[in-house]
Amino acid sequence: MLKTTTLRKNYEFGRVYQKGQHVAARTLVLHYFSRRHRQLRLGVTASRQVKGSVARNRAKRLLREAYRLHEHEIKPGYDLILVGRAVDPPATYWDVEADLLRACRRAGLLLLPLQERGRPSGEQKTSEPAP
RNA sequence: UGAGCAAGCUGGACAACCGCGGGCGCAGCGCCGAAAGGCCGCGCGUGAGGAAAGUCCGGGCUCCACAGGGCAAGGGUGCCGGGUAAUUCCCGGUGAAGGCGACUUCAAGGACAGUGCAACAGAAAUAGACCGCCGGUUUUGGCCGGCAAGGAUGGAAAGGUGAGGUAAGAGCUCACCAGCAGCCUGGCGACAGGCUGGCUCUGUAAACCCCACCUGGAGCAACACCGUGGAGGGACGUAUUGUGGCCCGCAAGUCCCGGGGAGGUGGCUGGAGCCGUACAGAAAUGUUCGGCCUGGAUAGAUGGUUGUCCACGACAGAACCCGGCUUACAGGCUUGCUCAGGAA
Repeated sequence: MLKTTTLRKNYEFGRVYQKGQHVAARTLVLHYFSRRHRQLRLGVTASRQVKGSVARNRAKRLLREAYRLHEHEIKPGYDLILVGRAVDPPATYWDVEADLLRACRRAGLLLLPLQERGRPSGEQKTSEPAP
């Protein structure tokens, strides 16, 4: 597998924000911009609402980890930016992973149609503390 | 045992799998490159804090400025001695205040340099007669004079307590205490103790202020180098090229100044360093010897999942580096001491 290449410069971020489209979920916002027949690139950041560097680092790490484990399922040829949002109970990895897959499916970025091949353990975790 | 005081330490543990930054090593000769080397791969070790935070002080470091002196401005700097690179920090002491005590707390120079303020209450706030006490007088209403003891107000009322004294009183006189001044003794000193003297002088300087002391400015986005490089200005015009018959001139050219936006490298971590040891010291701390190398990112590395355990995990993330201060913080541990009760 290729190593994840990251967006680095400010103009790269600005291009995705301005020219790209975005999809929001509860724990994150996905910005994406087609770059036609190149590899997938990722930028990770945290929203202004996330206070404190510890919380910001935590949000970005979860986003990076979720992306890392699902990079091979996403269509190549895009620049992606994942923005972590502030959530009142702190988000777990499973929340972030589920939101990431949901956002990618709504944006049409998944290679497979995602018909119930999502993680069964994730469903358990999210449905357990509801009552 | 309970309550408490002080000092210090710690800040989930273990395992498996999958990842990240940087370091060292290795081989492949897979990719890029003229090469040096880089990318990819594998392995080994390593990788956030006690506050990394607030940016409040003190320094190192870098650039700019700089004859000397004075003024201004700023400074919560302000008892004494020591420590330190330095401090407003630390240690020890003095004084004051609080606590039964262990101990804690402290903007702790100056109020005869000047100015201001002291609300309300109260008769009166550096100033006094409301009630009261005493004497005189009286037309029985009061009037005149003396008095700061008592009442009352207040944060503060003219040193305090007692005795003498007196018409009643008062440092008016005396004793002790407090304060003030001088001298002597002890101490490096802040001060402490003693003696003598005169006889009592309000508080507030975290009010202005005065005195002493300190202070050049900006900060790693400093700064240095490489690369990129659009205008514009000045000088030369000797040699070369173009225009031209030739000269001047113009343009190219050479040199200097200047310089808008992308970037990259260094600075960048070995340091007032950490651990142990011995010595000096009451302690902060210093010195000797030995050992160790322990983050360096740049959209910014320490993570994710699972399992087991327990006291069920607080505050919180390096961005040039140190020393301090302040603030936030779930719990846990150690040592010394005090008080109370009990037992022996």
